[in-house]
Amino acid sequence: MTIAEVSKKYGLSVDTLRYYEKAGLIPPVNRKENGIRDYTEQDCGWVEFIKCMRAAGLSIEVLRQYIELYARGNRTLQKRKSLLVAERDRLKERIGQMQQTLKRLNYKISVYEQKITACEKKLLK
Amino acid sequence: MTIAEVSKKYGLSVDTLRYYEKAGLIPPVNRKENGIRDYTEQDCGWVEFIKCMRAAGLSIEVLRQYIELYARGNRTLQKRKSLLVAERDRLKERIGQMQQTLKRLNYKISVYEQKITACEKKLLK
DNA sequence: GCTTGACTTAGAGTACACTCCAGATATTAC
DNA sequence: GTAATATCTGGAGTGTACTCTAAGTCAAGC
Repeated sequence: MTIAEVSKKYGLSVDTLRYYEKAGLIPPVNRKENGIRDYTEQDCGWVEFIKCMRAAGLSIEVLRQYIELYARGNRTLQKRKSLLVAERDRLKERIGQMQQTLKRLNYKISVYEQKITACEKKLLK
Repeated sequence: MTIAEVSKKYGLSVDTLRYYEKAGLIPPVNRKENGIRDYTEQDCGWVEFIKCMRAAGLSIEVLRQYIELYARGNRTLQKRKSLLVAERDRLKERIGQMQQTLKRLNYKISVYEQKITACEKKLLK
């Protein structure tokens, strides 16, 4: 799979795909003899994983660390798990906060609806 | 209330408080004769609101627009509501995505737990 | 009266995450 | 064979949201 195809498939720019690889968010991508990237299924899996984690707000740095640990093999299992647990907890926290804010926005919107209805009635009088 | 007190109360730096005001995220703060900010209860309310919205990921620009509409008074009620509805929908979307990712992380962590247990057993053999 | 410390401003600097550019090379279409 | 298109690299540029600096003002304590 070419970089353009992967770009289209996941909705990430080719620049971003190269950036992620260079930054170590994705293990080095398979190349053809001429040096051109040829993404395997596994490469695509990593792209999808990183896209998902980035969308949830995990930082470039923490994902880079995770891939680094992954590259160091089985003896980093515990460390990788700890990293994921820490990020999971942070994510949970953020979601909780955002749900509070969602409620608040919903309430605010309902208040606006009442105000707008009140204003319309005034105009009809 | 001085800027230092508000900073402490809401956990925002004094720089950030001044930045928010300058950027129009908060209506101009009350001043003493000598030009020093003297936050009223209402000013604090705005700070708290903006802090909450920022934490949920609403952009500086959209909050600036909201405050601008607010400053223009009653005839912007409908526009303000539309803005809040749009942001509420975006927030909902983000929360949904993050909840998916939370599930995925939890699953990944459980897989790590299994792998780690398996590794320990091997070592004990 | 003078130092200390909190406040003021405008504007420069920083961190993060891309995004774009220039110049080179390679493949495809005609 | 040559023009167009896609890829490559290193490195510069951009947008967002702060964060810091410099230079100045003011009130309180010694």
